[in-house]
Amino acid sequence: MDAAGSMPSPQLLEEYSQFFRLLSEPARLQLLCQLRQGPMDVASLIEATGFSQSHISRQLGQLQRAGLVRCQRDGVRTIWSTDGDLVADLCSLVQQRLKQRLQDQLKQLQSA
Amino acid sequence: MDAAGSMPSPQLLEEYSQFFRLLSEPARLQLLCQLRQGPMDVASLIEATGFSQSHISRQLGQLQRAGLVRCQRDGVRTIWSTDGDLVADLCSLVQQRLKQRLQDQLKQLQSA
DNA sequence: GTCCTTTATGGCGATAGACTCATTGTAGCG
DNA sequence: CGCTACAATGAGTCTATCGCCATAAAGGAC
Repeated sequence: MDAAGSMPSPQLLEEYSQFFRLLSEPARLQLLCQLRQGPMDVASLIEATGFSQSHISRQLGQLQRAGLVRCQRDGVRTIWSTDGDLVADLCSLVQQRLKQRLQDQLKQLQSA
Repeated sequence: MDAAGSMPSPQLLEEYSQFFRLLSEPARLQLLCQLRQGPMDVASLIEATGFSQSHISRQLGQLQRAGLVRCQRDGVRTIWSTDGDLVADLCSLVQQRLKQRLQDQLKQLQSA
């Protein structure tokens, strides 16, 4: 077993980074978290986030192209939704890391 | 049980996105993957990636501030290393998603 | 000390992408 | 048809950051 794994191809690296780039914007992350609470229309997202209508529409468009959100028209409204635990899982892993890092820094200060 | 989880605070969202932003650059991701093969000095990283010396130095600096890489001076050389499976785990999750998405698209084409 | 090698950093142009305003498109109601 | 409400898009500004060049800093050899 090679614990280090193998080197991903340039194409794969590019896809990884494109995906992570989607999550690198607080606005998009917030929209994703908001939609995880349940499907919402744009007006509700404006209410919940305070972002402008056009901004939300653009960010949702990007997330949709990546398959992270879906939309379904209800008359004149557009109901957006998300499913799957991928983003939550990713955030959970990162959170563990952040927590551990703070704990380490705390330990350093205490032992100093 | 609330399957949707709770809404992260703005500060936490900001930290998440900052972390993902680090991984949103192919160069940094490549450096991380390269270092997972084992500790290397900058010259070896130049050789392996083709990036300029200053570029590598800057990206490593960012990764270091986030605690994703460490460095250790060996005389005039600087040996960089990384540990932990966080990045590999994150990439693995994303890879599963990418694969599943392609499979779904393939299925759509076949059934059409 | 002077040199050489290796790495880090300041400065700068170019580029990507967020964000806004205004406009266009789309669906319902009279 | 016009009118209203909602969502998507074109055009533009602005900020952040990539990536390069040149230079500085740090460590060894002499």
